[in-house]
Amino acid sequence: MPKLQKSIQKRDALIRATITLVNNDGFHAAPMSKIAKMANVSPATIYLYFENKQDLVNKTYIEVKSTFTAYAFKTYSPTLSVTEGFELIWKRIADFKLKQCEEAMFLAQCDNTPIIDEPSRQEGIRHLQPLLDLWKRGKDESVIKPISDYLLYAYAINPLSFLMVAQQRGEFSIDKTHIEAAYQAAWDAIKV
Amino acid sequence: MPKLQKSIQKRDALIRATITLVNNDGFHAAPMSKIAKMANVSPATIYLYFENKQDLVNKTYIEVKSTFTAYAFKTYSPTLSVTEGFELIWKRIADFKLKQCEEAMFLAQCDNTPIIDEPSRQEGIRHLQPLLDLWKRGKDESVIKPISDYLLYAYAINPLSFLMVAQQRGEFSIDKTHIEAAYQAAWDAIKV
DNA sequence: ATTTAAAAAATGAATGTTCATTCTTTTTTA
DNA sequence: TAAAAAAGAATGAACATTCATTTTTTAAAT
Repeated sequence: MPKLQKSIQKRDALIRATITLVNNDGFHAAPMSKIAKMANVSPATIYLYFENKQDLVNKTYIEVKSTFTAYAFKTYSPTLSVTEGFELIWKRIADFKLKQCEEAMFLAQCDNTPIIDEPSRQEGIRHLQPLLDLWKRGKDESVIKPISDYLLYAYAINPLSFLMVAQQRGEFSIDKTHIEAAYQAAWDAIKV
Repeated sequence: MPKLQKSIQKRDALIRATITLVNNDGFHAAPMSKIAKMANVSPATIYLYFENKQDLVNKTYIEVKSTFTAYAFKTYSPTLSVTEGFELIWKRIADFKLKQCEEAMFLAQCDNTPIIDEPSRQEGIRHLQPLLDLWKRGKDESVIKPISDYLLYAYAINPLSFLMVAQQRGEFSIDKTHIEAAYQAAWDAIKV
């Protein structure tokens, strides 16, 4: 266990290296030695900051997810109308996924594989509460379809992950028009 | 290279074992020895059927993707109207993703990680052509929004993967009502 | 301010294990 | 009975993690 002494930067470098290597090579081809090298650190040093490889990946996931949700809800306030609030959050999320694509790719990989353990996954989900609250309000006001939050997420938010992954692979390039069209499709899918 | 002599069943068992183990443990924790054991085969035998581990996973991916698309387009005919054709294909896809969840989970994992190599991924995409043709027709007839096929896929088809993964993890259980609602959301998202 | 020694942080080089793949032998098929 | 298929054991590389030292930091004493 590390005393919180000196270097938050070293921890940060490790987290960043993990993101990059897992994105490019996959968990199975991202050895601790390579992560250490990319972070300019000895392999042994990793174990001063994290218990083991699983812990490193779990913590990376939670940290990235927090950054993501913090960004998504930064300018949101529950005093906004449901329609305005949704557009605001949706656009922040789109922004994050398309600009911080390293982080977003990492999340997509974690969310579709068993590399993260269950408790860490649960913790990640908890951060989305403000969006769920907004949806509840939307359903109460009959502005949003009365369907499960999973369906709402699948249709309103998750498509952005698919687009981001495609863009990242160079199959597709997203411009301002696409964003507007995507927003429209998201809203059409969930509005009453 | 295997002579096509005796056992297609042994090859099949290997493919199935790969799907199950990669689903449950991830590529990184699915060693050849475990795959062999689950398929009731010696590790050395794998190499009579596949060049190496990468080849095994690539071939598994292509095989599952083919099964998936064959199922999706089974009852489709280009003589149907765009609306009917889309509903038909969409429902077949939903059916596949929710009933053959092992296969669908495997595809979701491959589509969001770098475990499959680029040529195999490309080959997987090619199988979707009938759906792209339908969408082209839909756009020409102004029945479907004039937006990129990637956007259409992201909003009309991909959400099913998200729902399937959530269901598979036991977070959410999909019933007939959900399917109808999901179909409606998909159509609302892409129809003009 | 400078010195000093104890504690913390960091390191490179082991360690022991696990794994993909190959080798040699045995079994099955034609 | 020869060729193909399959097997189990062997091989060597790669890996996660630990170990034994060295370097850096902290702060108490001068």
